[in-house]
Amino acid sequence: MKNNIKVERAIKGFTQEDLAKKVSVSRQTINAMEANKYVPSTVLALKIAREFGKPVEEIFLLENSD
Amino acid sequence: MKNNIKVERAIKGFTQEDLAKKVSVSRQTINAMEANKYVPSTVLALKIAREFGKPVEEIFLLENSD
DNA sequence: TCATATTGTATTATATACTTTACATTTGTG
DNA sequence: CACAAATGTAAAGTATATAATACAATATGA
Repeated sequence: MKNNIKVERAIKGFTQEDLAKKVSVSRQTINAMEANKYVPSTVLALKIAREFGKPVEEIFLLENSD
Repeated sequence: MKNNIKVERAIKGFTQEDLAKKVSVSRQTINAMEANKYVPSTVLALKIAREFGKPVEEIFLLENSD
């Protein structure tokens, strides 16, 4: 799975820590997601999508390998 | 987090096992999700939403406690 | 009613999401 | 350049998603 968190975060002008606080996780969690180190839970995906004002499907994208 | 998997599954006429195979997880995973025993990964949420032809946000709903 | 499909539930085990702490590297700004 | 902010990264620990197996309960259909 891919994600556009870094891009969306740049659009909003948030730092990793800003976003982390908004969605109540650690900054490392945001950083690791951007680095595709792991797949977030659905709760976290919903919160992030909500922060960016976009549907989950526009931020998190399935790949063939999924 | 709540989800409407059971309802959507009934609309489509899928058994738990049908859906499990379509999204490549065990039947127990579907059963446990319907029983709110745990929150799925975003990959699984995307696959389930895709099977039901609806956005993730219509099937998985954040609650105040999230 | 009998047989079968479907669902609920429990247990054990494994993989991985996420936290905390800490430090190094990069980037932006005076 | 110097300083601070932002980002990258790593290790150790905890919580939880998911699998596999098994069996009980419930529905469904002949």
